[in-house]
Amino acid sequence: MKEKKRYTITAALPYANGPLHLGHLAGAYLPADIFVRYLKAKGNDVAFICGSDEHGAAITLRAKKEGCTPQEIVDKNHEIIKKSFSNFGIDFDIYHRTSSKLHHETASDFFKNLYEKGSFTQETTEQFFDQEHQQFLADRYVTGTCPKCNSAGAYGDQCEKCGSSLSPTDLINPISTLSGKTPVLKETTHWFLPMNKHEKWLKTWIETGVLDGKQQHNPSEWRKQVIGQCKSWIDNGLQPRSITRDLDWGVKVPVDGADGKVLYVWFDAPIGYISATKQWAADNGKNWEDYWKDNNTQLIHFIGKDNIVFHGIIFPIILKEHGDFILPTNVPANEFLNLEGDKISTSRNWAVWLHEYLEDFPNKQDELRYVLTSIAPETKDSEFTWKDFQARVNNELVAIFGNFVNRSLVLTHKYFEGKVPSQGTLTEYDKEVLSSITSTQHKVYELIATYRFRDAQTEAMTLARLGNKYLADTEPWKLIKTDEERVKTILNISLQLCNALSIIFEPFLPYTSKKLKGFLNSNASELNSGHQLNQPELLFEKIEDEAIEAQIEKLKKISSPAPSKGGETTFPLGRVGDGTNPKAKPMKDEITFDDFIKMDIRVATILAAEKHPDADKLLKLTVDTGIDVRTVVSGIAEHYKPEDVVGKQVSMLVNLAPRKIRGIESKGMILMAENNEGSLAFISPEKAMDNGGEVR
RNA sequence: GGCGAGGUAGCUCAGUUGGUUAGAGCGUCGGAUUCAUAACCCGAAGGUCACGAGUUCAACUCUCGUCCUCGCUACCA
Repeated sequence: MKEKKRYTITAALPYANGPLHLGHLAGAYLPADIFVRYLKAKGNDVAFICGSDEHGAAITLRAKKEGCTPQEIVDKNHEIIKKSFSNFGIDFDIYHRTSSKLHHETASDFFKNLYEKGSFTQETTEQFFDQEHQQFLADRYVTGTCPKCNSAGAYGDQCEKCGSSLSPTDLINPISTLSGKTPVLKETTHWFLPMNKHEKWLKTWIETGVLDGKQQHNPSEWRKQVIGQCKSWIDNGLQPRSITRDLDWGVKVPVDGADGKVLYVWFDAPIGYISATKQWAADNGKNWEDYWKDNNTQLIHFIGKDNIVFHGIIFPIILKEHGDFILPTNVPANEFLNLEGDKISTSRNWAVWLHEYLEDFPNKQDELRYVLTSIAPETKDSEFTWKDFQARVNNELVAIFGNFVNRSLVLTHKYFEGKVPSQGTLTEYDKEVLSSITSTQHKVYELIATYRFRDAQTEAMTLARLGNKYLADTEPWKLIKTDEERVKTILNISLQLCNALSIIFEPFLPYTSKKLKGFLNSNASELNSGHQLNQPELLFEKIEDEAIEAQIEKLKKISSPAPSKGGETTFPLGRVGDGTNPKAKPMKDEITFDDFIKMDIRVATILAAEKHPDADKLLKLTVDTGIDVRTVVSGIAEHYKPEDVVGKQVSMLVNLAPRKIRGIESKGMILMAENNEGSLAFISPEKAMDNGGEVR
């Protein structure tokens, strides 16, 4: 494939619903930034595009909860996120936002274009409708009991407890979050993208890289997991997807009779890349179409693995359907970053937030960049631990890179008043070391070009290693007593290495690069003899054990419920938010005693238990309710083994209407308590009771 | 259960189209050194490449099966 010169690089639009954590940075933004810095260093024409994704029901809900407008929510988060990026040196050409006028116009035009082409189908379906507020409820506006894990408070699109995606009508006991009442089903019309029509060309494109009969990209350069997941979707048959929603926060559907409808976020958000590019082009005297409609432009999307389908299938369909637009030449998706042995979870607060990191480690953004690149989840999930962070900073950045620079500069100041000494006759060794500068740079750039950022950074570090070895081998501190001319050459070469490091490390460690160029007092690709250096400081500082222990402590403390203090006998009562468990679900609406006594809850004993033959999460239980012996199917298989539950006395709702679950009729429901982490416990009488005893 | 991606030295990870003694960094142990943030430099130990079959002259690399991890997906009255 011929070398292309223009690039449009996008990084996933962060959802403006909260701040950023380590996983975000490692997954998409850092690799994108490294790639862009490399491209720019090579003189390519690059547009590095990102922005806040500010629509969607999750944001309107949050606004409601916090008693402010959606705009206020996204304004606040947009600033926090934008600041995190700029603090960490993620150097977007534009960081735009989807709430902007330009984006609304762009997304709206896009929809209209496809609508007029007949790219969509229209379907009327039943959706929940809040009669009191006279409006349809977006998925997020309906809560209820999750049909999968039974936890209360699941949203209509997703249960945050068990992570399964849902449809609002799946919810048990659905409640409108607007009025708190049970919504009714009412017909509404929405537009769908018939993805099934695009299977054929997508399959060819994903598998071979051929689009419209032309080789568009080389699939062997795509990561396995990206091709694998896209193929998996295509081979299983694509379904039409609804691309509009009944909601008042978002891009209005630009069609008559679509009042109260907006574009669904995943249709609207990727178009945000385009509107951001338009804004950037307008601000900088460029033509945005060069970056989206020219076959000589490479479009590359940096994302996390949760976004593969949108960028590998859905957005390409939209772009191709529109026509004129180029399709991505690559979608380098990273896997996930785990944290101290657990997956990162914002709801459990098991995360390291970027803005908090900088408070605890001021001016250490490159240290984090370095470590996150070293452990980047490029081919599989990887793990961040604070201990590892400390080790990599201390043993690599400080001991190898910082130390070499410091040695070179200190010796030069000591022997030559901080002036770059001249090169004399070069030995074979000198020549080898000098030539390794260019060979290292080539290797590093080649690795970056193939999205192997981790290897690229390691390669860069070997040049600093070589520097240390060079000094150890040539021992200028000894030679200075006998052969000052030789020492001049040695230090000249050492300083050239330092200078090269400042250039080669720039994509990875921009702050350090700048700092080092400051020490060297140079921006040039080589240092001339006689050039005056500045007084150096330390490039990196060691991270002490205490700082690391404090982080580990912090993580454990904030993520687990506060322990109750001994001796304390009274608790503040009544005020919301004063509870001992801040993560407890809010109380449901008040009911009457009559409502309550409709439920017939009894003590029952589990007589037998076996795994449901056709399901992973279900146990088939035989229970003695005192009234009868019956079968109950319960979703507890991930928490209890069959042999562990036999003989247990439990509480059971016995007059619940029977229902077939995965082929087995279940009569009743075993009551379970759930804690913050989603683990379950039986509600058992504290002493043995008669089966059939009422629970009141 | 289905589909996808993984399971390689104590740790974090590389291993391209199957080919001599399986690699890197860190950690460990030993040595050398003192210009340097007790840092650097040299050397060594350490792996039945998850497990079991099969194809092959030859398999970490291909095929099948089993187990485990992660993601998507189905079941949680």
